[in-house]
Amino acid sequence: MFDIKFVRENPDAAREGLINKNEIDRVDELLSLDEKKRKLIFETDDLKSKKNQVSARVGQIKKTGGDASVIIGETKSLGDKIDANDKELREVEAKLEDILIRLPNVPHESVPVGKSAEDNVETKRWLPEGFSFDNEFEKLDHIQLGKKHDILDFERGAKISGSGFPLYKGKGATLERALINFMLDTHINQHGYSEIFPPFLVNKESMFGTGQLPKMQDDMYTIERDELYPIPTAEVPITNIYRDENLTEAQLPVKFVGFSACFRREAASYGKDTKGLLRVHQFNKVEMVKFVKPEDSYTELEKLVIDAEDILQALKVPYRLLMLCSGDLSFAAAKCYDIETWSPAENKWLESSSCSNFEAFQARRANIRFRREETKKLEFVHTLNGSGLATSRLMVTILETYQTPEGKIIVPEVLRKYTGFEVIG
RNA sequence: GGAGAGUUGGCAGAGUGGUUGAAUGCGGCGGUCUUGAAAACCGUUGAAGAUGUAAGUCUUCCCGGGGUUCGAAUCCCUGACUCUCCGCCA
Repeated sequence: MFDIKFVRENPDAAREGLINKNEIDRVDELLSLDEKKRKLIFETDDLKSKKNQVSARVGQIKKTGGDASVIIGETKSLGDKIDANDKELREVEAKLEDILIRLPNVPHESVPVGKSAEDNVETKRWLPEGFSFDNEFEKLDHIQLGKKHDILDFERGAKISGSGFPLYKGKGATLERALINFMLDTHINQHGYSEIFPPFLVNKESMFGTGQLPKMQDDMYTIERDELYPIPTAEVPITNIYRDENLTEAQLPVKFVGFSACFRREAASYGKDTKGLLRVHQFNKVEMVKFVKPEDSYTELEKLVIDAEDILQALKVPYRLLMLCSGDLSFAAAKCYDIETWSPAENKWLESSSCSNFEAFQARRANIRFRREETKKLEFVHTLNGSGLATSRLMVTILETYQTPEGKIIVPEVLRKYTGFEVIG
């Protein structure tokens, strides 16, 4: 959420941020509502103060048995004015709030200005030893491989639930589980994260806190009867762990990692990448979440990306790093790196991770603060999160890059102690 | 699903419709004492907002929302959540 004080003090910076994020500039509207609001508060507080004084006198008069009827009339007329002012104030605040909660975060100064995904900047490319973009033999895609070895069954997944709900079978299911466990163990034991196993259904306050509500309503599944939402990412429950709480400075940074299934309606992308695992309604993801001091958040973002990269380097799969341009940033993010892994059969990069710094945007919505020792004051923390990583597209990359000319699939070395087998097929 | 109890400051826990932002204890912070620490003692200790250069002043907040009243943490209605017992159940 936008801080109205920031807008008040830096209207031009707020305006520029919105424009660079392809948003409508509503800064003037905000400023005039804000001014109106403050004027009303000033007047109403004064009236309330007067009324409180008179009421106190009523108490004193009644104690001594006097007649207070005259000044009781005074409090009534003050009360009427206060009610009218309060009503107007609530309306102005509602309008202001309605705009504020729908405004996206502003990009960090280091983010390249751009309109769409085409303006994203590739900042790094990592290829395993001996890798070549020219396939030495015709690569089967993950759907063909899944069928050949009976490890992925999209038809039956569709029968059970609908399209976009993949069914993993046999060694495919084991490989999926191995991948999840390998990623969790790495982050816990080597990168210093504490493990969380979160609820998969959350309430609307949690969805608001991380910024999914109100703007992303159409992308989420909803369980209306119970007012719950299946999570689109573990970011939601994990970030909301500290909603409405105050942390101590000594606690920071807090680093959590958790596995969850992720549920997405993908309402705006029907007909796009519908093949197999490329875009699904349910997938598995290991998510890293950090709560840090504001001055540390950008170095923590770089570390977060490295933590995700470590997984890919251990798996020995080709990937590249993109710095998203302003226009491609998600609603809540101030800066974001995407990690894309290579699909030799599709001959393209697949987004497997997204690592973002939200600065105080989510903390302000979710009211997550810490007390700074030096000043003794409460400040909003900065929150970050990154996929470490999503298994679905990573699985595509693994299956396709680890296939042999005979169509077998070699299990990446680091996963073997988790799978108990070295080859599929 | 049935029955009951509860929700107050960082935590525990009082609270008579009228100096209650809220007793008390613990914790935190500052100090005395001590070589240092502990103990003891003394003091201090919520948040948000408006206004002001500042000191300060004012407003709001005792789970949420409505109501009664000149005045509500306290009375009434309503919602949410938590806990206990019974039933059902992985």
